[in-house]
Amino acid sequence: MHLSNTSKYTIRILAYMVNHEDESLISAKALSENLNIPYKFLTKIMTELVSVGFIESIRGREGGYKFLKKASQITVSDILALFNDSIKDEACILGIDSCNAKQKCALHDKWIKSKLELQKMFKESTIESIAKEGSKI
Amino acid sequence: MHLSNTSKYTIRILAYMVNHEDESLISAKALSENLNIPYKFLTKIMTELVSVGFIESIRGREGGYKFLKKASQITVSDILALFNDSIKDEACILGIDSCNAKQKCALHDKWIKSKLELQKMFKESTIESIAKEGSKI
DNA sequence: ATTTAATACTACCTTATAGTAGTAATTAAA
DNA sequence: TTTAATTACTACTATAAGGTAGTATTAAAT
Repeated sequence: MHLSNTSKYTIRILAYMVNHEDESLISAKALSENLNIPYKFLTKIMTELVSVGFIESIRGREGGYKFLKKASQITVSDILALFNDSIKDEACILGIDSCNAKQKCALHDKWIKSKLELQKMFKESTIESIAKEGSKI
Repeated sequence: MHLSNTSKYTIRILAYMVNHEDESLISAKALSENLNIPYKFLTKIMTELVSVGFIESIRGREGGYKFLKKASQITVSDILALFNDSIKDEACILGIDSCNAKQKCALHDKWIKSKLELQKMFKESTIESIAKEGSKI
């Protein structure tokens, strides 16, 4: 029961970028060093974030990254969806395909409650809003 | 954000066993066929469940498994702990070692709320109680 | 005694995630 | 125009989880 490293890193990267938007461009090197994320792994993530349009990249010397989409319009939920890390609506917590409201698995009712709250929490957490709450990113 | 297959399988296996305790012994073959869990993978799990004392095994022809510990005293939380699948108290959802109440990560407060509810739910879910709730196991 | 049906053990294969390495492409500064 | 600093691309390695295969061991039934 946890998030993938890729999701964790992405949340931290984007939150950090919000808190340093004044610097206009932020390089992979700076992100890697300040967030303690392996450089090569980070650049792979950044390229993905560029390709889905969350950020844009400026190549070459003095290049770096900046937001393309507004940080207030990117949620933790969006990030989890991107890396296939979401709690899917249909998915049974015990992995039973035929589990539904009529034919319930043993954890069905209890899980639905928790699931809805978690999904709500992830959906309400915009990068903009959470970046301000964290002193440690 | 999901449970490991091993945890999912174990919850289903033990819940199934509760609902068939009258049969006194249940074989790996029967479990594998009725729960649609790969036989060899299942036997590996069973051996582990024996070794931690949740169930006991009777070897040889006509053998099988039965509960050693009471199903009312085994929780989903216990199972997750066994397979290293728990939501740990200390663990930061963003994987930041130094995250704590004073130096918070961006999701700290929101996650603590959800985490406590999830942990409570898993702890309150005994195998005995959930087995009765599920029509599909 | 032999056969059969069961669990236990050892070793391997497969897949996805995490992470690393090297090089190409780009662009501003020197 | 060369160099340096940057992102992008391709390909590989490491690790853990999930799953498979074969054989040994056990014990009741025949």
